[in-house]
Amino acid sequence: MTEATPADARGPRPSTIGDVAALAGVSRAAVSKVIRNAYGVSDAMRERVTAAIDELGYRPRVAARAMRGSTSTIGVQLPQLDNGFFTRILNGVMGALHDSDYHLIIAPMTDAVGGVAAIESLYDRQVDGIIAVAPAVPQEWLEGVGRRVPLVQIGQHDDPDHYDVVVGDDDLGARLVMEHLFSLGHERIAHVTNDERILVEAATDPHPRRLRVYESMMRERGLVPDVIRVAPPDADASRALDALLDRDVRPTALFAGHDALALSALRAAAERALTNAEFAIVGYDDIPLAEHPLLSLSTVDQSGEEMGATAARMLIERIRGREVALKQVFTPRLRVRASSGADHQHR
Amino acid sequence: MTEATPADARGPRPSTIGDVAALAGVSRAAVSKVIRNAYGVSDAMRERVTAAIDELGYRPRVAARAMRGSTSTIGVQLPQLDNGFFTRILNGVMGALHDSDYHLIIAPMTDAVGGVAAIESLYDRQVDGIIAVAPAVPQEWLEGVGRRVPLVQIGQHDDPDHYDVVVGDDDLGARLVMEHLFSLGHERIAHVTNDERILVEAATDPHPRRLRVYESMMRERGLVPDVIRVAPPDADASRALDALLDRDVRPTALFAGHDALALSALRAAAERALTNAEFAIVGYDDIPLAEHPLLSLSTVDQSGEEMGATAARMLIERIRGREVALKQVFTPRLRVRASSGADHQHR
DNA sequence: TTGAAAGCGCTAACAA
DNA sequence: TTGTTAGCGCTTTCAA
Repeated sequence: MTEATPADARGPRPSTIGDVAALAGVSRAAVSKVIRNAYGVSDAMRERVTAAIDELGYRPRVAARAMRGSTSTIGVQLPQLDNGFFTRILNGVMGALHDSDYHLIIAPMTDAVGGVAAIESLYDRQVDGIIAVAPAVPQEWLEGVGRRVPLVQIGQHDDPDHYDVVVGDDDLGARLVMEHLFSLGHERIAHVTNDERILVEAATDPHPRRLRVYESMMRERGLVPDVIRVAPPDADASRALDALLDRDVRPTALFAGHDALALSALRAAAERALTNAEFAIVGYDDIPLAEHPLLSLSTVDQSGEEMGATAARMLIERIRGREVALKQVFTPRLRVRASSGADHQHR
Repeated sequence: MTEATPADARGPRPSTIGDVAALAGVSRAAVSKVIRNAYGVSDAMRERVTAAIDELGYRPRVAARAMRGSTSTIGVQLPQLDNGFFTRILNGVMGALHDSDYHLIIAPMTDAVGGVAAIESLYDRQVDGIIAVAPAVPQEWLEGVGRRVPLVQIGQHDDPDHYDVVVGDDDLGARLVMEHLFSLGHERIAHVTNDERILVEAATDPHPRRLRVYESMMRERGLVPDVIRVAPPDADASRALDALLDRDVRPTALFAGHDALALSALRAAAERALTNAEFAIVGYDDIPLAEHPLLSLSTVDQSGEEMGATAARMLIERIRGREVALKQVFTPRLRVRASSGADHQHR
């Protein structure tokens, strides 16, 4: 009977750089140079070491490397994974990193205010750089992070000293939506947006910006703003939109703060068999599904992939040493589809 | 003028456990005990150390901890983030881990065959355990991983010795779909499924299983199977489904291997204004969007959240020492909606 | 209850 | 071109 301690029940101890060195009959430093493709290694040495690595199935531990320098890892903090806008961004990041030497890890937010925890988690893992996607965190706190590690933020309107910003022009985007709805003749236009509770930084968040444009453009025309606020759980959005459509006098159009809300609105409208003339809907983000002909959601394209790719490139520049903060503002484009089309039926 | 080297331009050196110890006037070991809530620390000591930690903004480095033991991290390998089924799984995992001490990191697959790279990336980071979601990797290779680190796989039908498996009963699921379509009177039923190129392990992959059930049930009734294969890029699916619907004699029903394909089919059908009597569609997975009234996709519910939560719980058991391999098979349920409803119109 | 000391796996200076 | 050596930040015996 073997005396299997828990330790070796879990298989043999993974081999280390020392094991490789011993097997190849060289020093550990030599092995290190080979695996890092460092300068000054003879072909013979490289071959022997490579053979030993293969034989042992050796893999360098990122943790040990982190102790001496870089992890070759970029961390992305993401608010939600089931939101098409954030996956567009992520796809952009992945594309830009594809032929770099960086690995990508994602830290998901576990709740609406988990941005700090997610970013700290990446920081604690000593990633070489962080991309923070729409983190609901105080700007000042983020400056602190940016002072310690290369950082790019996507989707908040701040003006930082120690990190870069990639953001859409939300004022313009909201204006495009409202002008579009006005041009269709709508006057009773409602706006659904995020509840204030999930706005840690109202000053920099895109949603209050869109709201402000909505309100001022309504007032400019002597119309009364009609704002519905929705807290995170999807059920809340459904309820709020059901209530909106069941009013005695309901709005004829809706500007939804983002496409997930717009999908809820489409559901509520569909269940009441409303036509798009009776109730037009425009969203924001242009999630991939928006163009599905059964949804055909009018929305504002924020070019998520390009935002992600740009952020990744900026981050790499920062990792390479750039110190000056950059800000890239993307110009949004309105995508008019059936949900607000001039001559379409909702369904 | 200060002599700012690149190093301190990046802010001061992050404080270490030694800095905390010095400030609190205790040993490093004492600090370590406090931050790990270890046994045998006086209240006075705890207070002094905590104060020092706060003052310095000290954060333990995961890498240094990893050198001596665990990272308190669970890694999830995910094939795609823009797929509702995988996000259901992930939400289940996150829910189950929510009040544990584990952090979660996600390694995304960068391409259809990136499963090995994603899992290796997690392994190299010394996560305490890995959840592999539908990884297209050889079973034998995965056994090797399972021997070295606690591992649970979701969504492949293998029978491993060194990791656990959570999977749906795909034979049953496919049978439910086919019986449903037969009961509606359909005979010309096509099946879209993944291209063989992305099947690294055809023996364990769910899609060939669904395909086999489809084929055998068709043949049992003397019908000719009609299989369309689609490679990863979405455009390929669109093209294939357009071609299918533009045939002189087109099928009257489609069993789509997963919901993303079903959405493509819905698009093609909508563009041709087909009713669901002319072309019924049933998918697989029950992505959250399937129940949207404008899509109303009939599909098979795999209980993604429960799968994820179960996998997370199994993994924690394994981390705690369980050695024997477990396999949990989930019973799928058919969700009949308008896309194949008996008395509904497609739109 | 607290501290001293060793060592985890790797890289970077430096020496040979 | 190769090897020796020191040390990154932490946890863990073990001793006091």
